[in-house]
Amino acid sequence: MAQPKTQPKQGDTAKDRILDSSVGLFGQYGYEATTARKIAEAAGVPVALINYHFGSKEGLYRAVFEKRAPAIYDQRVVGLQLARSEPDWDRRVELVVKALIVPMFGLRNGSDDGAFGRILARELSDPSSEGRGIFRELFDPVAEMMLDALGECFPEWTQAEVNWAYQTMLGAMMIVMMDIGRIARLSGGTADSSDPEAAAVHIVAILTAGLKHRDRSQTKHMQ
Amino acid sequence: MAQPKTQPKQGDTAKDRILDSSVGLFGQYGYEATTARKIAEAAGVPVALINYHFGSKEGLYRAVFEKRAPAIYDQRVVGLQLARSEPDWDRRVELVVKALIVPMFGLRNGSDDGAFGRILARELSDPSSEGRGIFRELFDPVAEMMLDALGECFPEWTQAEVNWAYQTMLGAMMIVMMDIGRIARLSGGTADSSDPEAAAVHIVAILTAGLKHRDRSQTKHMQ
DNA sequence: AAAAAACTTGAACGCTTGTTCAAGTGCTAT
DNA sequence: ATAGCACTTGAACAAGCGTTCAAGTTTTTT
Repeated sequence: MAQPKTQPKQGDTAKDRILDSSVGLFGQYGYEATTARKIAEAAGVPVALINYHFGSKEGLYRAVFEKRAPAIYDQRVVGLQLARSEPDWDRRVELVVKALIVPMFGLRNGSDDGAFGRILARELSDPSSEGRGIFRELFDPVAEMMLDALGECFPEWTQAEVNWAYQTMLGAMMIVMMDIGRIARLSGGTADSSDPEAAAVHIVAILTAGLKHRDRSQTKHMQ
Repeated sequence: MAQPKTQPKQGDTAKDRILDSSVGLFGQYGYEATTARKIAEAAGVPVALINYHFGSKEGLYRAVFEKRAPAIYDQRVVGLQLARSEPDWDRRVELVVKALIVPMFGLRNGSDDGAFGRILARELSDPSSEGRGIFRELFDPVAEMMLDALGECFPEWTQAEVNWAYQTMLGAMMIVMMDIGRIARLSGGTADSSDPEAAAVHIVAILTAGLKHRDRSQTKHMQ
């Protein structure tokens, strides 16, 4: 590789360089532990430029999400359209699962290096994020579309069953995005989160089967 | 309830009060954003006591894990013994899944309020945690036991299949522990992560079915 | 070519961070 | 009683934080 990991191209504007450099740092160290000076150094600009272009550190943080989220939204919408046009029921369930997972894992193939997924995982597990409202604004809409699609696949399920199924899928996806080597360590290298295709195939297989064959006897009357 | 959430009892020693107060704060704000002074204030002691008793802020952080992890370890071991003694194969798979999930969700019933689960989720998604080695020391051993038990349930599976199955289970569990209201928001209140029994029943049902019925055609020859 | 706007810079600001220190308190064992 | 030890305290420390500012440079508009 010609360039180190998340180092931005030299030709971009300073604003873009800040934006791109911060993704890797926010993902690696978290919002609090990522200092403005580290970002500025990585981008090769003075610290003051962050506040000039983004108002504040949190403004930059939001800008990172606002730049990356739409692509995921679009890919999920396309994935769900594909699922709805699938007449075969078995394949349809699998396509819904893939509509959730593939757009996220696809990131790791690009120059992203999984950093954005790690930021997402952090933001999801951070109670302070409620105040920021990033998930509510940028990801809840597509989550509701996913829930509708799931409900169409299983019309007899209760709302709670549909939602817990969605969260189970989300969690399985999340743990791959968060991983930083523990999966490879535990598996002796046979499973590796940095191979997103392999991870996706395994997880989709388990989740699809889980949805299609779940035992509802304990849950369907849970009100 | 007589006492507010994670407020420690007055009778405990100062060391215990620091330890107990910090769990909630680390869970709520994360390691970096939790300041020594906030912890000291919550425990009702001067800041200097943290360094006296635990050496450093990270020392306190480690102490939190070292205090809470053994209980989870023990409960998982018992759960796996129970699973191994179950002759019925279907029920055995379910018991292995439960051996992973129940000890974790059980925490939310106690005075813990889910804070420790949130710390775990953060630590798992924090690349800096590799340096601390908390997971490697405290949770990898029982993870390997879980993997062995899973492998016994499905002797024909490859190592990768066993490991991805385990990670899928772990992720589904993690997302409930991380949750801070999004599940209730998305589900209109019909699914709620603060009701651990209900969450456990749904997730165990999906995961058990996913393990038993997964399609191996795409994965069994993945080397 | 002149004026305006946008961008860049290095230094400085006030504040908070984790940690240290010397002094003081209270129990425990001799 | 008294020496010893563990514990507690409030004040102080240097370092680092996000942000601001006035001055400079570059680009765009008139």
